[in-house]
Amino acid sequence: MKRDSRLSSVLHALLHMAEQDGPLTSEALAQCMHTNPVVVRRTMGLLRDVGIVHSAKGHTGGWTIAADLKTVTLRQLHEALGEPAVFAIGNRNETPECLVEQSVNSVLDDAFSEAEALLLRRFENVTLADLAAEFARRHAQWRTERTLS
Amino acid sequence: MKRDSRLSSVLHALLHMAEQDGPLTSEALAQCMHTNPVVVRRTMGLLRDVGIVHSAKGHTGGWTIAADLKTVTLRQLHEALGEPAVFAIGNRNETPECLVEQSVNSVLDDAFSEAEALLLRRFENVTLADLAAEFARRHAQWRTERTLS
DNA sequence: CGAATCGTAATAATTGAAGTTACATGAAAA
DNA sequence: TTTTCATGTAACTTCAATTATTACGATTCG
Ligand code: FES
Ligand code: FES
Repeated sequence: MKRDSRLSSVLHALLHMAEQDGPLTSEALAQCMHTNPVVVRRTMGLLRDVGIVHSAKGHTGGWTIAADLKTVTLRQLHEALGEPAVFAIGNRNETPECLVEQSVNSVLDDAFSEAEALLLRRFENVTLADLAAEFARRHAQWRTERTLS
Repeated sequence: MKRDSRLSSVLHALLHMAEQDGPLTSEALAQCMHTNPVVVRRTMGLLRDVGIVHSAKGHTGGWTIAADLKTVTLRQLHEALGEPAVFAIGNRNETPECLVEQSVNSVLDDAFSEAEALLLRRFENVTLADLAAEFARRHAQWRTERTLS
């Protein structure tokens, strides 16, 4: 399966929007992340549905952030994207009658549930502001390195 | 993406083999798990490569367990299958030059690494014997329920 | 010998994400 | 008001990865 990279995508887009005053068009975002404007609209549309971003049509239209960076967590974004399946590994049959399969599923599900819970807890503890700070840190370091060389 | 269900598959097969004296043919295993004998051979072949099972050709041939149930962990099976990707969610670009993407990747990778580490630790702590015990438990309960009704 | 069984390569089917095309809708600008 | 720019969406295609199938070769036991 192809891996779902929408979370990564929207984070990239949101960072760009955070560093920009006016709205950014789907076209501009698409170009910057080497994809298609329609894909951007589709994905960002899910964030608009929960109020994280705002979109405007026509001249001077585009996408803007509609929430405080400090209050938006990765978990919220994951949910806005429809809580896609986290794991690429799974059970052969989710609702088996057979006791053998039920035993296997039960043991595997336990492990996967724990790991997923941990992941979501981590997601809750990272905000867009944290991400922006991480970017600022890397940007500053990059400037230092460039100056030194 | 289609989810990789081979771990679930081999566990099912191994439980069957554990409850059986003689060898089981690929044909028999395939029929029981509603799949194709070639798929069984391909997958079980990976376990044979690391000595967990043994295969024999010809009349009276088939698959047998070649290790102590108490010593085989889910982690070993996961490794035998080639350590397939655990997550269905990932970064848009694994080796970006852009600092924005690097920041996003870094934050996401941290979270995913932790979750994967937890999952693998869990896998280390579950043996085939544990799984067989879980099956025995369910089987006993099923017999009780059937008797009562 | 000959039937049963695994080993393996090559190919097709399936599944789900991502990309494309096409056109409708709405808003600002000219 | 007309034109232009932008989003909104549906429909379809492409792409990547797993799983299934077909075909045939190699062994082993009866
Ligand atoms: S199919 Fe139920 S036990 Fe194998
Ligand atoms: S920042 Fe968007 S492409 Fe590098």
